[in-house]
Amino acid sequence: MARRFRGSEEVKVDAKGRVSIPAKFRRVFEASDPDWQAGKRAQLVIVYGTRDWNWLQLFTIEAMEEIEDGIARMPRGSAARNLLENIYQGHADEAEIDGDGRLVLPQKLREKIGLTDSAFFISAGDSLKVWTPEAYAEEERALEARVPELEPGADPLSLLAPAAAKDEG
Amino acid sequence: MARRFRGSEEVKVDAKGRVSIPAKFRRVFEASDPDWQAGKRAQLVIVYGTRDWNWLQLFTIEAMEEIEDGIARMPRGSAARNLLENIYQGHADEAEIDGDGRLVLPQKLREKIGLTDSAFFISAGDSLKVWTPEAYAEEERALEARVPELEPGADPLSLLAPAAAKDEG
DNA sequence: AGGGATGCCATGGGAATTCATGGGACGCAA
DNA sequence: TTGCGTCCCATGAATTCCCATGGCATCCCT
Repeated sequence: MARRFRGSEEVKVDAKGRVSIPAKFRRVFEASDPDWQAGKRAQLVIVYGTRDWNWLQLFTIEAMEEIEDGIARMPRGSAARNLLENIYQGHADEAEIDGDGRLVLPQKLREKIGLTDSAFFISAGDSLKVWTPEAYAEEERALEARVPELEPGADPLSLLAPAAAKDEG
Repeated sequence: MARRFRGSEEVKVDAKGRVSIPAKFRRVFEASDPDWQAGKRAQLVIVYGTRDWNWLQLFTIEAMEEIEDGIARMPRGSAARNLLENIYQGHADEAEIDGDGRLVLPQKLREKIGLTDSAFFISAGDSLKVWTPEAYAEEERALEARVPELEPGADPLSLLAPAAAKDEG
């Protein structure tokens, strides 16, 4: 089964903060949880990050282990390591997908990103980001604005070229 | 059950100095107290450290045993050993979580870190740090300021890359 | 090819339980 | 006797558990 997320999805958030994890994403969480087996609940980690994050980031167990290993290889006490520990360990929660395929987002986290009745999931490699649909629409506009060299209508893959073509004969 | 803390939480401090230990942290203290069993009170150690600490650090019993073993392996009488003993044994108290899931912070300790009506808990591996919310906000700003190479809006995980990305296949 | 039967999926809701928090009463010590 | 710490009880809110439903896609049998 795939170990990476692909695609995006919008789902309802009910009064209890439950969000149904779209099946295609759920499979990835299951496949990337070393302890998971059919019938059991897949574990995952919700990173809520520092005060300016207006999204949540859901990591598979394996992805989080990689991050933790990476952090562990950094010099103990270094500023960068402390910062990463602060985010990925200090501002993260363990969670699991319930028997109905849903994830319960605690009220605190819903409030942090302003989540009320709908949530937008979008793949980000080995993690899944959760936004309010409005916040994501905004983010998408901002994303484009951050790359002014891409003319409207141009093929985004043109951005790949400068990096790859250089050394070729 | 998990042996390591993850996440952060803000709780009320009442007039008697009681702070509710958030359930997810309480479980770690229970799991890491060799003598604990359902219904009993989990033991822990409060390290308040030297004069300049403006936080308290709560250690599980197991974590504290590891520290003590480490200290015991150091040359008796060495300056480093004396320093560690001073902090982790000389400036530490034993404590327990009461029947309602709360920890009572003695007035002395509350005063030391300026705790009045709210406390901020944040995970630090196998210990939990306790700050005033204000002091922690300050600390977090300082953490970020120490990593100027991280552009606002950049993925913090990019800090991991320099160490790991180059030789990867 | 039709037509149900089956099963997964997203969603909803009630009841039970846990959680964070507040308060009264008692005892001990300065 | 005034404050500080401990024990026990109370309560509203948040969270978990369990069960229910309608939609949609798939499978299988005829």
